[in-house]
Amino acid sequence: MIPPPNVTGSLHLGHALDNTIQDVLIRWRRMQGFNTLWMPGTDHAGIATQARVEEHLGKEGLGKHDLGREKFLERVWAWKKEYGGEIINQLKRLGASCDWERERFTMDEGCSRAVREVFRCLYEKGLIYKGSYIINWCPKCHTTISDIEVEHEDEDSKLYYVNYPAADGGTGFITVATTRPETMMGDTGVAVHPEDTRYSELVGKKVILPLMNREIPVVADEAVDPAFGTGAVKITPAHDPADFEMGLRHKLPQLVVIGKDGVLTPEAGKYEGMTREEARRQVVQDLSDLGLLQKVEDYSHAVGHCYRCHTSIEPLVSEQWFVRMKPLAEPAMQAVRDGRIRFVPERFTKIYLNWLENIRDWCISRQLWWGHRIPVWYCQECGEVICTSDDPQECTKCGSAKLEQDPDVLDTWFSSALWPFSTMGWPEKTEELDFYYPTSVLVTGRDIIFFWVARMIFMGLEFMQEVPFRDVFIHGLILDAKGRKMSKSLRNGIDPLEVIDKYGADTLRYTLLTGNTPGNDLRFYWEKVESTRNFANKVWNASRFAMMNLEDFRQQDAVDLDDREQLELGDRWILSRLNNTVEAVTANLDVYELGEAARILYEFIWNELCDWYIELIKPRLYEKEGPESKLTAQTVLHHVLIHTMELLHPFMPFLSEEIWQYLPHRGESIMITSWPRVDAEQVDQESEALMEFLMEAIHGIRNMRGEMKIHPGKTVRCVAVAAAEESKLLHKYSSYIELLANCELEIARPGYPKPKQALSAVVRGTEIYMPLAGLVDLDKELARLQKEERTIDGVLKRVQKKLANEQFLAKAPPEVVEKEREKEVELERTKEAIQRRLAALKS
RNA sequence: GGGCGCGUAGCUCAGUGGCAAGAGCGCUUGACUCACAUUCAAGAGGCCGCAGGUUCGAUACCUGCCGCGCCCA
Repeated sequence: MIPPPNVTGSLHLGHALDNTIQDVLIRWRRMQGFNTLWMPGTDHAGIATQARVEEHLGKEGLGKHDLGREKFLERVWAWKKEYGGEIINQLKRLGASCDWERERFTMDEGCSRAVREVFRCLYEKGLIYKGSYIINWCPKCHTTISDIEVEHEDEDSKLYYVNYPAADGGTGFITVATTRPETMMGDTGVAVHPEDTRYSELVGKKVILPLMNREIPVVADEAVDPAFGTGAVKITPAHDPADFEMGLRHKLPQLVVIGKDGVLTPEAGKYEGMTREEARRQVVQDLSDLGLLQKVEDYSHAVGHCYRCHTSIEPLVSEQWFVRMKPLAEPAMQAVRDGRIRFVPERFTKIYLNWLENIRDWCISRQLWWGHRIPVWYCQECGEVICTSDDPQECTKCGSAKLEQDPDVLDTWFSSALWPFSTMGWPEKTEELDFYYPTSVLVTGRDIIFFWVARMIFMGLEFMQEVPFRDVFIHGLILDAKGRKMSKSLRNGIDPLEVIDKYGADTLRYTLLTGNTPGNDLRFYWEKVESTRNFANKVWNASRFAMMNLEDFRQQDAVDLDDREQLELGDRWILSRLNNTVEAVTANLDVYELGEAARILYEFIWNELCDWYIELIKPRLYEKEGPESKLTAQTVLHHVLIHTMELLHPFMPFLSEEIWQYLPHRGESIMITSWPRVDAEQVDQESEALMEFLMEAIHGIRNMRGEMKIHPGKTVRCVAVAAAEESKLLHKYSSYIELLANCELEIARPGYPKPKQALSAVVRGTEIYMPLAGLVDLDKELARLQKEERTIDGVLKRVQKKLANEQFLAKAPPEVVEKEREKEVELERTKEAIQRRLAALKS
C-alpha cells in the first residue's frame, strides 16, 4: 500500500524517497516471482484541502459561508477533479510501478462506506463517545486538532507573579505564578502541593480572584510542582489540560473565557472582545495598577502550535467525539511485542510502544465541511441520537422525520487508518482481502508512526482480527544541505520534478538511496545528484560499447559458460564477481539495506566491469585473438551485462529497461524477467586470487609510470624478476599486464642482473623493474622505497606481535591464525625484496 | 525531565569482534587513449569524539563523560 499522499499536494522529496523505496522492493519481489500488489491512492486531507479551496474562493471574494455547505463541497470536488490527479502523475514520472487501475481515494464510495461502518461498530461497542473535554483548538483553522497534531516549541515568554488576596478580608494573600494571565478570568481555584508546608494553612480557605472579585478555593493537588514559581498555581479548567484534570478532581466549575475565534467571551467581563494578546496586555496593566502584580520574570516554556498553520493553539473545553483508546491500544501493543509486527529498524518498536502506553483518547471530530461526515443524527422531536451506516429516514424512537446530522466531519486519519482493508472492499468479504490481507510490508517516514502506523494497526486488529502488515520499514527524512528540515517557510525545499527534469528519474532514485541507512535522515546535495548522474552515464556508455560489440552476436551461438575450459581467466573472474554481487545485493535487499545494495552494485559496475573487464576484452572483441576468443568474450560480456541490468532494474528502472531491450534478450520486459540467482559453479576463488595478483602488478607499474609522468600512450619496457611459480603465471598472463599497464614485460628468473637506473615495485615478493637509463633520480627513488619499507615493516611488526601472543594462538579461531601466518610470509618476502633493492641502489 | 539517534578523510556519509579502515565530492599530478573528459591513470589526506571496562584481539560490544540533533513530557 502506498501511504496515500494529500490529494491537493505536490510531490516532495519525502514522497520521492518513500515511493522509491517501495518501488525497489516491489520490482525486486515481482522479479523474484512473487504475486505483488501495490495499491496507489490519495488522501482527502481535510484541513489542508479545505484551506486551499477557501483560499481559492477568497480570490473571487467569496467565503465558504456565502456558498453554503453543499455548494462549497461541490467546489472542493471540482477542485479535486482538476488538481487531484497531479500527484499521481508525478509518482508515475518517478517510475512507481503501482497497480494503477486500482487507484483509490479516501473519500470514494468504498472507503466512505468502510468509514461509516467502522464508526457505527465502535459507537455501538462504546468505543466512540461524545463528551465535553478539553481539546486543542486552532483559532485559525477553526477546528479541533488531536494531541499529536500539536507541535510544541520553546518560546521566550514571561512568568507573572500575581497576588490573590485572602477572602477573609485581612491583609493575607497568596502569590501564584502564571504564563497566561489573560486566562485568569476563567480561574476557579488555586492549587498547591499537599506536602508544601508553606501553604498548608491556606488549603481549604478561599481567596479573591482579582479583576473579577470572585471567591475561589485553595486546593491541594499532587500535580502541582512546588518548585515552579511560588509553588502555587491558578486553576483554569476550561483553558489548560492539566488544570482541566485538576478541576475534575476538585469539582471546580469550567468557565470559558476565550471563544473559538480566539477572542475573549462575555465571561471575561470587561475584557470581552479583546484578542488573547490584547487581553494579556490589559490584564497585566490592570493588575499592576492594583498593586497585585508582584513581579515579572523572563521564562522559556513550550507552547503548542497547530501543525498546519503554526498558530498557537488554544486549549478549550468543548463537546467533541472521541475514540476510547485503552481497549484498542492493548492488542496493538501486543501484536508488536509478540513479533506479529516487526519494525525495521528495530529501535522504532520502543517509540511505538511508548506512545501507545501513554495514549489518551483520540479526538476525531473536526469542525470542517470537507471530510467524512459523522454518521450520527439527532432527532429534533425527541432528542434521540441515532448512529447508522446508512442515512436514516426517520427517528428510530419516535418515528419523526425531523432528523439532523451532526455537522462535524472526522479526522482525516480516521479514514487513513482503514486504508489496508477499506481499499480492498471491506466490509465485503472480497477475494482481494482474502488474498492480500495481511500485507507484507509498510514503508513510511518516521514522522508518521503515530499518525498512521499505530492507527492502522489497532483498526486492522479490531476489524480484521489480524495485523495489517508484517514489517514496518521506517525511513528518515530528507534534509537540506545544511541539515535542516525542508519547509515552506524556510523555502529550502527541492522539487523532485526539477531533479527529474534535469537529471532523470533514475538519477533521483539512486541519489535518494545511496549513502542512506534505514531510519536515518539524509541530506540532499546537488553534487550528489551529479555524481549519480555520472554513474548513470557510465552505465549507459559501457552498455553502448557492449551493444556496438555485440552487433554480430546471436544468443544461439553463445558458448557454454559451464564449459570452464573455454573461458579465460578474465572471464572466470568477472563471472565470479558477478555472482558475488548477485549474492550481496540480494542479501542486502532481504534486510532492507537498500543503500548498501545500491553501493555494491555501483562498485561492481564501475570498478570491476568497466575498469577491468571491458578493458581486458577489447583486443578479443577486435578479433586480435581469433574468432573463438571473441565469441567467448561476447558471450560473457552479454551474460554479465544483462544480469547486471536485472540487478540494477529495481533501482534504475528506465535505464535498465532501455539497455535490456537493446541487448539480445528473451522476454517482453526486464520488469517481468526473473531475478538473477547465484550459480555456485561460477564462483571461483582461485581465479579471483590470481586476478588480484595481476591487478596488483599492473597497479605497481602504473604507479611507477605516474611517478615518472610517462605519457599514457608510451609503451615502456619492464622486467619482472619472479620465482618459479609466479614466473609461470606471469608468462601465461603477461598479455594482461602489457595491455593494461601499456608495457612490454620481460620475465626473468632470480639472478638476473638488476639495473640500477630503474624504478622498482614489489608485488608479493615479485620484483618489477622499469629501467629508465638517465631518467631516474636515485635519491627520490630511495626515499620512495624507504617509505614503502616503513609501511610494510609497520604492518609486519603488528602481525608478528600477534603471532607471538600465545593467548592469540590458543584462543583465536584457527583460520584467523592461519591467515595471519600467511600474511607474515607475504610481508616478509616483500620486505626482503625491498631491502635487496635498497642495498643495490646504495652500493 | 524521559527516550532515541549521531560524532570515522577538508565536506557528506558507508562499514566491520581479526582489513594495510572505505566511497562520493573536494584537493594535487598527468592524459582529449577509437564506450564514456559527465572520462581515464596516479597520489596526498584518518590517535574511527574522550575515558574506563569486556576480550587473545575493540573503530565496532558494555559503562561513564563531552558535543550535536530529533522525539516525547
